Amino acid sequence: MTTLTPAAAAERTGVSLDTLRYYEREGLIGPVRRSAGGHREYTEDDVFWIGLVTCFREAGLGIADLRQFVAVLRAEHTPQERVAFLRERRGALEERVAALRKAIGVLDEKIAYYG
Amino acid sequence: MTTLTPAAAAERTGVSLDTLRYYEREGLIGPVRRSAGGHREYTEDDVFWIGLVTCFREAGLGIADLRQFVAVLRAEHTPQERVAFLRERRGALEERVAALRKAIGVLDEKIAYYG
DNA sequence: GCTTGACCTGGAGCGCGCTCCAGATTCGAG
DNA sequence: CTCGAATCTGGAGCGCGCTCCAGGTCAAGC
Repeated sequence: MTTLTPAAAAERTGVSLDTLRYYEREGLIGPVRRSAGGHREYTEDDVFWIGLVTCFREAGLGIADLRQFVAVLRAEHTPQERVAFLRERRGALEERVAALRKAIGVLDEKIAYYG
Repeated sequence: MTTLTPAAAAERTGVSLDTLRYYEREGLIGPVRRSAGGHREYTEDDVFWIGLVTCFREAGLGIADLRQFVAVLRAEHTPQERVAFLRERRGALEERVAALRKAIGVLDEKIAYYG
């Protein structure tokens, strides 16, 4: 199975080398497999997972949130627990959307006023 | 005209005293009028403006963004300039909404999977 | 006038999320 | 085998957005 060097993984995901290492230290990704000499070898699965993490980071979730997310999806939890957690997170994101809509509304008012 | 003490303003806006002072130092609000003895006296206009700032902060805008926002709305700018700025900001917020929707979509997938 | 509490200023401290650095090791082309 | 590029680790540093603190001033009830 073909793997990616750290540089290639960074390139593919758009995440810096330092941040990839940071995410791994924080338990958001990996642990990533290592070569005999200790260099990281990223699998496609790793890359996919990094994509998920990036998606949530861009949505404004914090590192601690993501750690929890990883824990819930990986460790032993009943489907009910997972779903409850996911729904709760979903609710938080919807609230953020609402906050954004509100701000956009204010902007629209101002635009209408000057437009 | 009736004014509010710092404590009352904090109460009304839900923003801490320290943060109110911080916002004023950063030029996001005020300058707030002072009593003879140097204590702040918040007007209703101040409170309203603090509400706007809070709205944008909750939408995720940074202090620097808000400072710029204040500058554009207050200083001498043509309506065109203001509208251009406001539209640009609006676009940025819509992008955030899109990022959130994407993350919510991922959550929905997971929920469907476990549900 | 005194006391008590709210408020003032300037500056230090903090948690987050990276980002950068030093010094050592590994990899791979030639 | 050699050499330069890539990677490793541990830890320091940084910008943001507050938050807290010390030491002093102001305001209001008794």
